Amino acid sequence: MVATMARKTGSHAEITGPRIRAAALRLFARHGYAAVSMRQIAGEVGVQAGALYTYTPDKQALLFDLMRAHMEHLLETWAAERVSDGATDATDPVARLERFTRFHIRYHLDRPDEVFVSYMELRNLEQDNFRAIETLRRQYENELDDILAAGRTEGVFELPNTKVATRGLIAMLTGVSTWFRDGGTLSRGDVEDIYWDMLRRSVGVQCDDATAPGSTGRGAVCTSPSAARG
Amino acid sequence: MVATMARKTGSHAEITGPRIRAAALRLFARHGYAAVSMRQIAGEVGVQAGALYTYTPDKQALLFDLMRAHMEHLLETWAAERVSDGATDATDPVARLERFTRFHIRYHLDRPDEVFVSYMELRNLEQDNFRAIETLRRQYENELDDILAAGRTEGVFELPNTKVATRGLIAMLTGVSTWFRDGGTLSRGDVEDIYWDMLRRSVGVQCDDATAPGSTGRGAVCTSPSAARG
DNA sequence: CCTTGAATTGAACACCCGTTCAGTAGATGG
DNA sequence: CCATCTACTGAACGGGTGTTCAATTCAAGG
Repeated sequence: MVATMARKTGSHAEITGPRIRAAALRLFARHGYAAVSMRQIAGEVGVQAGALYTYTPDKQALLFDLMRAHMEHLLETWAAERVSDGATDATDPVARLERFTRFHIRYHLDRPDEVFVSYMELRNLEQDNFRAIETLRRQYENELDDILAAGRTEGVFELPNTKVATRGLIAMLTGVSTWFRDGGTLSRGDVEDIYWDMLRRSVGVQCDDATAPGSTGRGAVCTSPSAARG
Repeated sequence: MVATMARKTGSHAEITGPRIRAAALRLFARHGYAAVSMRQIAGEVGVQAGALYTYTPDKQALLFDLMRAHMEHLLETWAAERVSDGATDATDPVARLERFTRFHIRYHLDRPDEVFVSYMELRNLEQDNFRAIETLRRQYENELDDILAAGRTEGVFELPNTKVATRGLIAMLTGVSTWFRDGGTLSRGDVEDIYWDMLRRSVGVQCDDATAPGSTGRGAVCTSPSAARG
């Protein structure tokens, strides 16, 4: 209705909504969707249970919205990252793969709760919601599969099966968030280096000394992560 | 109604006990520990909820026993597998690693429910129970870590960090059970071959043509899994 | 000022939870 | 044939569940 936006009677709508989502995310991650009650979520926000229904039609929608938001943000963030600077990167499969690897680790370590919920609570989604999340997940997997397929076509990667490799590698990378904690002996950069080293090798990319005779100039530039040895 | 009231009683203890555990495992895997009620489990078995308490002190113990049984059986089965025939295998890290890889995949594909419950329901364990399972899990991880460490000491594996590699590789291997289904294009053997190929490369073991000049005779014997290409 | 209307309360609804336990059915040992 | 034992029933307990809704609160618009 007409001109002036922000017709805020009442007041806390723009605050309470996000706070509910944040509390739900935290609690779902810690205790699991089924084990968390609407009253617990409300209590965390400092509101009665009935108030939650101003912001979500029901508990299931609350879970689904959190998971969809996470998957969509993941896809958007990667879409932005993959095209940011570097026209060379866009065509070199090794560089693309390294970029994906480091992006995935960084993104997932920054959002442990979202990650945890998004792959632990799949079975608590109703059928339609499950299918929607699965579609988004498949889209993300295809991003990696495309890189692997391109690299194999160019003869840079050696892979018996890119679909299986995609699933295996994503499982490996996502697993980081189950054990990594800030403040340990390894920094996030160390972890990125270690995983990239393993992942690189797993698809058949050698460490390439560009000055060596017979260098194809296509291998990975390998730094030795001395701090990460162990 | 009179006939149904006459319930079979007597010495069905040895039947009902395992049936309860089987039903609980199935339901926990499908819907999650918190989402499954004792009445559902009882219904699956065909008894009243109260009857479950002849076989378990409470719901938590039911979950814990399932998880502990799974972890202990995993360790026992691997302990038997690792020493079965082949004194050469016991000293060759590549052979040991291949054996572990194929064992892990096979074992986990055979027990999807146990696997699912054992790593999805960790957060529903009470503190003491959690610690007990964590100990068993760490024991299993150490089995792989030992192999990797031995291989690196012998100069066969190239790894920046065996602890991180262990976690990464186990996450990759365990992930198989989230997507593999019998009756697809890939057989279990195909999957074993593909994963072994990737895993082998990831720790720096080359495919070794024993007849080639400069062969160390220590690389992996690589069969090309033609059926598994894709 | 008064009206408006969104944000929130608090009680209620119908149902489900894990667990306990007195009572019972039925096979078994004497 | 009876006493015993054990697996099991069925009802009950206190409390928690997701969700609804009339009533209330209270900042802002006119």
